[in-house]
Amino acid sequence: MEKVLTTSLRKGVGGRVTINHLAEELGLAKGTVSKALNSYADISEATRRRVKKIAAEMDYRPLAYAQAIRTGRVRSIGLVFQTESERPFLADFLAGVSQTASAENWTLTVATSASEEEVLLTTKRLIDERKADGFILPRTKVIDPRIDLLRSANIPFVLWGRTKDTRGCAWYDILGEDAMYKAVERLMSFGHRRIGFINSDISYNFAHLRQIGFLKGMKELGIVPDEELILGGIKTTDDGYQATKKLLEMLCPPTAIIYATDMAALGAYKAAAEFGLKVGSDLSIISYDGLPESAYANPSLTTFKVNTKRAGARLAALLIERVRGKSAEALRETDLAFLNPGESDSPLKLSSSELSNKIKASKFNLT
Amino acid sequence: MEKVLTTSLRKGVGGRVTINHLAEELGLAKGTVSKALNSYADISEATRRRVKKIAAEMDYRPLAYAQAIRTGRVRSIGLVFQTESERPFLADFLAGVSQTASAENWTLTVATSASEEEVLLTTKRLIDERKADGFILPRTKVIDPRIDLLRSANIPFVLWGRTKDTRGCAWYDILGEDAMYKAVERLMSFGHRRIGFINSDISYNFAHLRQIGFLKGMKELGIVPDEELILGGIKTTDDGYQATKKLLEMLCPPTAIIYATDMAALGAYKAAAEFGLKVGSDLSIISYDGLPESAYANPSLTTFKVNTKRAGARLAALLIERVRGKSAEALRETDLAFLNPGESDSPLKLSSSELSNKIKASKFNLT
DNA sequence: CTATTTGCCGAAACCGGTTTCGTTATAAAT
DNA sequence: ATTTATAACGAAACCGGTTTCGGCAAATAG
Repeated sequence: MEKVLTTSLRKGVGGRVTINHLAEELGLAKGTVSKALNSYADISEATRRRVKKIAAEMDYRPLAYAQAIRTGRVRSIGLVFQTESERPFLADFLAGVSQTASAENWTLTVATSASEEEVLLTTKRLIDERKADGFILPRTKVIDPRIDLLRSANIPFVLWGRTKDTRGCAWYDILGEDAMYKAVERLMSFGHRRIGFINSDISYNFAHLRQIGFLKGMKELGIVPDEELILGGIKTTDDGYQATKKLLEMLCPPTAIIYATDMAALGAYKAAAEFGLKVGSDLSIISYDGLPESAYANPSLTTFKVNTKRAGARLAALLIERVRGKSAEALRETDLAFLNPGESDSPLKLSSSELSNKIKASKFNLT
Repeated sequence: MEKVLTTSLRKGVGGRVTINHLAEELGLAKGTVSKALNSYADISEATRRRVKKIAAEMDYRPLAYAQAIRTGRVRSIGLVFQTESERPFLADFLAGVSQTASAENWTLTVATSASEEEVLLTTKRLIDERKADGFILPRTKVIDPRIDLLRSANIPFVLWGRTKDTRGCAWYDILGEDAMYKAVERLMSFGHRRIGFINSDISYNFAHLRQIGFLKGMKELGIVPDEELILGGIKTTDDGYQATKKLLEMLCPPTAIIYATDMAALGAYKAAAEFGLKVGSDLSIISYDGLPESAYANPSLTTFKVNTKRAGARLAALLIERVRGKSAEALRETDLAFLNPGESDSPLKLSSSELSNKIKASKFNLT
């Protein structure tokens, strides 16, 4: 007993105030203090206030891991992302997640992995060591193995994006298909009829949906989309550069191109320059994401902007609710991307054949 | 006793294998199992191997927070960064940190804050709740309040950068002053004599050092630097655009400009274009960081590239050693940035006055 | 052959919280 | 006045690990 008392008086790890110090100061049992702090019903209003007051005065803050050992919760959001695939959004996204996490006294456990398999292993490790109570899954695929993993491990999760098999899935997503539809609409109102579509990897659900939106726009507005004008798997700026060149070198090149991502669209400038074309007048382009770089491109890029920070914030909020027991079906939110008009698209000037001639001429001049 | 036994047989949180299951399976006391797993000296080689074998077979993984309650360590690296200030590097940096952290079975706890004060509060919260064992401090300032906080709380930390008061500081840094020196050298070998310097916020230690490197280069190579050609506080691309215009509008504009950051240098392209100048021939620019965007600028940017991922990896390794007790003085590493030649700098063509005339002419044409 | 050391393991305390269960007043009901 | 309910708190178990301490058997020393 003697020993127990002295250790309870001694400050803990790093001179920290523990619940034992509080209990002693208040003349209460430590269990009572705990219950008061957690607002149990069998503690009187008076002592509850007294305890909380003293706790605040002594700057008591419970150790997250000490709580976890009984509650099984560490108040942490897990986030494993695949290297090189989320570069541009990362900072804003993390800011959003971190913001609501902090507000709820949660933290954010981040890991990166090089491949899809490694992502699964890393996620599994975080689950096994219970470093996180739940996960945000960025860049969901149409068929996503991470979802299977978390479902079978019975760990809460929230999708940044949607997926095919929605059972037990909560999510936040931007309706990219809507943006693509509007992009078609806009280009057609400018008089364009031959419109290309340069998409990302179709195994990503967002790419899948954006293509659907593009096709729907074309069909509903009366155009049969030309399969040749649709390219997929374009992720980097360099990919975008190559893909744009490919479309422009066709016999009947598109007079306007819609890009599923800004990264890809930024490659169009170089391709256009090589063919002596001016983006915005000779060739119209529209894309999606709203990266800061796109505003600084010359001419500035017309793009559908996504509020990435808000997405992070909402996802964190949804996940926390999910961990607290709310059903997945009740935690599904979507937002719209909003048009950020730039100078990269304009009313049709050159027809497809005129464009083709100009490109040929520029090639001739070069050689 | 009865109760204890049954609960020890029952699977724990989420059907997890606990050390009690292991102990029972092995017919050993749980303390013995723990000691075996942690390679205590008073456990025979034979049982140690046997325990580890069974542990692996049963896929036992200790709960990080259960260990922490006794050891005080959660095996987590804390990283609090200020929103909007580290955007471009973040992904690579996190990848580096995460990589070595994972290899050591550590994780990464990330938070973001909007202001310097908020960063301190967030850091303090992470310390108080012991969500991290130590911290990596990105973007150190010449005088950095985070260092005081961690020093007084006696929490291990490692600087990404250096600082003025080095007591108890471990760090990893790139010798930016060396790069700036070499930039001056290179431009002078190209015949430039009137060289501008556009720096970031001088309260950052890296900016402080880069300016020292620039000045040292100028002086040692025989030029008295013109104070007017040195601008500070330039952080964004737009800042860089404004600053470049300011220098170019001088009576005796610089024929070459060194930028402390790529972000700032990317603003030079727009400024040059406005004045009808071609970057790389009319105006030479060199900068520092090696952002992916800089390779894609037109003409590509000559820049001193930093291996950000490696920096993250080294910092994580240093911090882990620091947490394990190694002295700060023994954990100080530096590397060099390496020149990534682009087409944004070249031998002097126009003198300062010729350049000035060209700018005036272009303005006249515009109005 | 006894005394002492050494090797190896078990038992139990311990870490800082949470939660269950029992206890004691006091209030309400009979 | 006794019984019953209720409110409010204390005591102790509990979570899953780590670490201390003590004890037994075998080995070594005297």
